[in-house]
Amino acid sequence: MSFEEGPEMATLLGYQMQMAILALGDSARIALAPFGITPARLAALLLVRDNPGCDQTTLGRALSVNRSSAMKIVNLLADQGLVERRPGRDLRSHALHLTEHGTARVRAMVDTLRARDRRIAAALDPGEFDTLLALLAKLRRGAPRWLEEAAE
Amino acid sequence: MSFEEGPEMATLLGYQMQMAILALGDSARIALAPFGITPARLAALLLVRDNPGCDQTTLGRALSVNRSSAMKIVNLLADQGLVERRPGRDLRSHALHLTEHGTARVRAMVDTLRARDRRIAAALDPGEFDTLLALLAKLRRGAPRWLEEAAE
DNA sequence: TATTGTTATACTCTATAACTATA
DNA sequence: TATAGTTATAGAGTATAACAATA
Repeated sequence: MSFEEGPEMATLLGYQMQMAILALGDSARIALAPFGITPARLAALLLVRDNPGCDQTTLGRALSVNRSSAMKIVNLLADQGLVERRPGRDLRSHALHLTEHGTARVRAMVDTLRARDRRIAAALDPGEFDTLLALLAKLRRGAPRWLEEAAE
Repeated sequence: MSFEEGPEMATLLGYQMQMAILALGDSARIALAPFGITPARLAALLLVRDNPGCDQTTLGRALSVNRSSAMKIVNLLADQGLVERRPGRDLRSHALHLTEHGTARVRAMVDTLRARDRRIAAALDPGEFDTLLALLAKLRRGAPRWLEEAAE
């Protein structure tokens, strides 16, 4: 069976984003599989790397998951020896850090994704890749506003 | 705790897409909640509407899920009276169609999302919204290639 | 009282594998 | 043999609710 998308879907932003990320997400998943890591977990690793000493709850907020889910993610990354829990700012909280091994692995993961990004950029016209990144960032900055409006 | 993203993440396409769709997806979820529908299920409804008489397996492929998952989605939409299974091109397959009720509801859902898209477009400069849509579409067209490369 | 981490439990979405009825 | 639908089962990923330790 052949399949059409229909003109309406082509102009619905959420739908286009969803389908694009689906394709993109699959390729990132494949690229990161040799590291035993998913795109979501790499996001956690990058956030820990760029915010050394952060606690689990804060990490969870940045990933849009709750404390309980954040803990599972940290558990997995700790089991893989990529992240470690050090004593935190008080006796309740942990300070998250990449291990030495984690730092090296993250560097390799990012290199892999950058190589993929270069291939994707090659499929676009010069400058379009940067334009896309800029528009996505702009979109994100506006996001909190729509969420409030949607909740009204 | 405050949190930083780090310059590396800002330029990783997949990460930016993921975070943008996270914000966007939440607002779509909130907007569609009164209809008892998720963004993913609306995608299924739109595909059925634009491809009346399609079968479940083909719908599943378009949504990137397998037969089994496609069936669950169709079951849910059928239970809600939005989609119906009619006799298909042979005795094995069903022909999927929106019900009359489904057609009206989908129209209302799309109107709701269009209103939200207009608010989002207002947060961008004139033309940027269309540019974003065009770049996402271009990205999707290139996607099959990266998937092959990633699998190599 | 509020917060951090933790645990137990449940729900959603998806996949795999096996079965059936057609083709 | 292959295909469409179906079913049972299992695995992620996430959420809620409750608890302990600490603030």
